[in-house]
Amino acid sequence: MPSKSRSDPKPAEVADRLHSAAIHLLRRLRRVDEASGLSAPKLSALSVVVFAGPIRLGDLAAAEQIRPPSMTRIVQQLESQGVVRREPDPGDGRATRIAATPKGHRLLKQGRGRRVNLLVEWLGGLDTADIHKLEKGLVVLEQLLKK
Amino acid sequence: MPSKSRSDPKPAEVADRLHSAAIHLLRRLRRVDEASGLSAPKLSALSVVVFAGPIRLGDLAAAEQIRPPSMTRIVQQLESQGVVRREPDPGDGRATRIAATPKGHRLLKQGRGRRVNLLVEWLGGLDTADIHKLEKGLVVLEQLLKK
DNA sequence: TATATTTAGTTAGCGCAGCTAATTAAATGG
DNA sequence: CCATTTAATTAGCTGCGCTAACTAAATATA
Repeated sequence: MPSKSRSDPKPAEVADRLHSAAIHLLRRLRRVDEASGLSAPKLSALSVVVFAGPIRLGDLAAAEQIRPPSMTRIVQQLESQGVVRREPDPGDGRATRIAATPKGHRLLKQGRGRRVNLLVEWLGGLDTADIHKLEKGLVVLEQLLKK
Repeated sequence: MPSKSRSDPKPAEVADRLHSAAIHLLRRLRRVDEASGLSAPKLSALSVVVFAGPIRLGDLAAAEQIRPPSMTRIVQQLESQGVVRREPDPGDGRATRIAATPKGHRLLKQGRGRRVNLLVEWLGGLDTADIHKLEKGLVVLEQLLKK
């Protein structure tokens, strides 16, 4: 069992640091992800489409926690880049379903490769234990974000 | 999909999840922070100014990892809201130094309080062990971002 | 010393991503 | 059959990142 921290972290401090870390992480990843031609929000949306299969626009917006009009624009751009396509919803004439094209699958894979390369570079000086710590913190964060 | 922390997490997966978590965290915090009249980037910059004392614009931009023109605009808005002021750099006529006003200190404190309240709400279902995990992951992340 | 170069910051102008309000078209219900 | 609700889009706003080009001050050099 790994040693516990000596004192309980103050929520105020954790909140601040989490906020700051998220901002700086995204500012960095932005540059890497640019190489794919897809911004962070587009990559994130594409990831959901690839993973969650054909999905309605409204559901995709909800999953990404943005409003439908914002998702409409993102999908339009993804479509014009040929990484997703729209198909009519079989059971509902108002809705469209968003699906990833083969190019979309390929592009996401490549983008992931780039981030991994960067991360591997970053992780250069870290040992396995630190990676585990990072992953465990991530699990907690993901739980928080699900609610 | 989270992996078991038993096995070594794949960097590819960790990279993806970190990316996604950062995006979703910021989208949420954005709404909370709006109440302070300061966006996430402004709060982040103000935090550096409050913490690192009077600081030159270029250094502030570097600390925030954005370009000087972007920081110029942020500082202008912070100034017009009365939370920072500019003073001439004693030793360099080209440079200005950015300092936080009392109002700036106060506002940052209030904003922190709001985020803490939100976090406390989020943390409602979590135990101390989870908070520790989150904090430890954060330490690792912060190390990565320092480089 | 006088001129050239470098450096700090700003201005101008672009693109992307969020939002709300209003619109269109399809589904649903009285 | 018409009224209401729902899915998505369009229009238009704001904020924040960027590069390119400019001004002014500091520094280096002939």
